[in-house]
Formats: sequence, C-alpha cells, structure tokens
Amino acid sequence: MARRVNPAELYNILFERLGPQHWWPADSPEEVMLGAILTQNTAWRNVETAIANLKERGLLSVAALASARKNTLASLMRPAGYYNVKADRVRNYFRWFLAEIGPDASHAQNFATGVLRRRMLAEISGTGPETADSILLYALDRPVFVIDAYTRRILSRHGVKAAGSMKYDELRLAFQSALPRHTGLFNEYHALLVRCGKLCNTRAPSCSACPLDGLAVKL
DNA sequence: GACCAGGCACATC
DNA sequence: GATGTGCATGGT
Repeated sequence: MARRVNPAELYNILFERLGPQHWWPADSPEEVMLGAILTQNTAWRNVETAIANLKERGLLSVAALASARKNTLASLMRPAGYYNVKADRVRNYFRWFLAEIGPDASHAQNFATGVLRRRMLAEISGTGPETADSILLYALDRPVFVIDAYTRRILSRHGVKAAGSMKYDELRLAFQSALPRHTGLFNEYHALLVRCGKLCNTRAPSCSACPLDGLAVKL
C-alpha cells in the first residue's frame, strides 16, 4: 500500500532527496525567455548550443531578437530543432515584449501577473501555457506553478492516473491552491520535478531507483 | 535504426 | 471537446 502525500509533502521529499536545483540555468531574464521557447519539446543540451550561437552574435536582448531576420535566427537556432517554427515564435514573442512591455525584462514590473499571463496567451502565437508560465516564474519572478510533461508523468505513476489527460490549468491550480504562494518554492518545485523525471527511465512504466518509490500523490 | 526530449498551432471529426 | 499531425535536431 502506497503512502499518500499532498503537494507540500511531495515537495519536502523531493528537496530532501535531490537537493536544490538552482534554476533557471541562464545569465539574464532575457536568456530565460529565449530558452523557454527554444526548449519546447526539445532536450536542453541542444538548446544550450543554440543559445550560445545567438549569444556569440550579440543577439541576446529584447531589441535584437525582435528585429533579427528570420533566416538569421533559424540558422543559429538549428541545433535546437524545429528551427523555422521557433524563429517565428522567438520573433513573435520579443516583438510583442518590446512593443507592449519595453526594451528589457525589468519593465514587466509595471504589469500584474494575471494580466501578463492572459495577454501572453491571447496575443503571442507560439507561447502556450507552459512557455508563458516558465517565463513568468523563471524570468519575471512571479508565483506561477509550471506544469510540464515530467509533472504529468510523475503524477500518473504516483497516484494521479488521470494526470496525463487533465487540463493544464486544472493541474496548475491544484498545486497552487495546495501550496503557499511563494515564487522561490514554485521555482524549486518545478525544477525538482524535472530532475526527478529525468532520473527515471521514461519508457518503463515505473523506475526502481525512483526517489518517489512507494508514494501516491493526493491532489 | 528506433526512440526520446522541460510544446504549440492547426485540421478534422 | 477529443484526437491526430507537422515541426527537426542530437543523444542513447
């Protein structure tokens, strides 16, 4: 019989067993925003190469990414895959940011979290809920819980079988309502879930070395 | 050579 | 509302 834990207990167990993850791996909020788009359905290793290419060309700013030519971006982003699609998405995002927020990430301080989130999702093609929430949390320091494929997989293996088919916001709000609204907590929590997910063999239905072996989550 | 990786938009039913 | 498909590279 599995031991049942709530989201707060799950966090404590993950942190105890895996330690701090120091996310997001980037040098600036602008780099976080870029990385959030480039890592869509893509291994982070390949994203790092693409970001290094863009950085080398001096393109890691809101204004530079907003005004760069699509072909330039696409060729530099090639290692990250989906480079034609992502070149459009990166330009859509940074053009919107420049026009609606300002030339650097600090200008977002003038906007409420809920307003920013709704507008990102409604007005930017290529920025879906996970990308928007990753940016809000890791680039703009907002207390938004990020749901990703690892989160769903871990939940479905540990007591929440329906996690794979639950709506994004249903899962997000389940975590947010069960936890204190602290940016630092949400930051570490999502990073721990990703680390935990990477530790387990994704093909096998379960993992013997799983840090959550014998636990069932109760949302 | 198959499978996978920190999604998203769009078409179709 | 649910399901299927295209987008693409690099590592295992």
